[in-house]
Amino acid sequence: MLQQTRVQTVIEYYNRWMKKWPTIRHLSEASLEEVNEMWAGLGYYRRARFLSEGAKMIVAEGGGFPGTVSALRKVPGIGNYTAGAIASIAFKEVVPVVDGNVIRVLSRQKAISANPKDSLTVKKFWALAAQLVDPCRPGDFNQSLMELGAVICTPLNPDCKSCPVSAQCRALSMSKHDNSVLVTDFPTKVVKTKQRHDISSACVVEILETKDESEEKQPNSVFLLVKRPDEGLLAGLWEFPSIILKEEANLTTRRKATDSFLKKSFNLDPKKNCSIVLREDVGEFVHVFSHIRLKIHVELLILRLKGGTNDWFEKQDKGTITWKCVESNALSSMGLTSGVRKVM
DNA sequence: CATACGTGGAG
DNA sequence: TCTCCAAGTAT
Repeated sequence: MLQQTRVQTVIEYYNRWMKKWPTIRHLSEASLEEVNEMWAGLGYYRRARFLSEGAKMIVAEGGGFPGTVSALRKVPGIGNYTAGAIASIAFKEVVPVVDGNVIRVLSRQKAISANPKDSLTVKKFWALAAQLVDPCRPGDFNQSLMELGAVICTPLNPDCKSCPVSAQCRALSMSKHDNSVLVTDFPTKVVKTKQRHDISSACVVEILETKDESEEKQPNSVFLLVKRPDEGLLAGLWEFPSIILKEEANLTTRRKATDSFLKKSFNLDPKKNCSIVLREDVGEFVHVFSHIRLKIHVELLILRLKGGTNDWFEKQDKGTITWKCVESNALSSMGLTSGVRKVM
């Protein structure tokens, strides 16, 4: 959970998670569907899948929890950093860790101006950290180094006055002798690939159900959710029916595209089997992923089925698309991605 | 080796 | 509003 994610963000998820699955065996018995649900909102959802797969692997092999870096590295989702962290902190193996904090601290300490993403440079950081790690308390040492980066040797305004190792910091020393050098010049900035700009149209489809024993009650309603493909962005997660537009489009054009999608995928056709109770253009917002800037147009579409829900359910093509209908209160309590929650 | 892969807090 | 980046990993 902590990979690329702040502790503050993780805490709530961690506590809920550990309550639901107190042991690795419990987790190994959970479905990916449940795991995704519990992870929803945390991001980088492959981590959840790997965690699930990792738990299954460890339980299946029956050898207990892997206790060395080399054994840990075989578990999906555990890379160099996590293996080093677990091995040193939990099992006192004398191995280093290199995360974003460590890279920042070491690149300043040694005034390393090479691209910190470059694989040769990364190796250098690992070698440096390995050389430094305290053989008596590797876990404490590693956490100290990361904490130094998190609290004092911070990205923007490092507190060099409070730094316990400022005396040996090459970046600080350089900055004192050369006005053109700043401690924050290290690590050097990496040019990142620019975000793709996508445009989509999401349609919140609410289907009114008329009860047979109609006792003047409010009709129940359900919302249509679609499961995303098992690979790629937000893999296997639920969302409101949505389509990616090739270019910016006006409401009429968007509705045409949405209608076609709803007809093809769900056999929802106002000309045949349903009537539109309400259709409203809700507005738009921008949702930002790590590598995509997605503008989402949102519509609310309230329908009433002519033949009743059961008829419609049975006529669905179960093969092409995975979908489900959920009631309003189930919807608000279910795990949804951040973007889907904004749409809602 | 470069890129895909979320989300949110801080300045 | 924009930039930066967080206890990274897999492909």
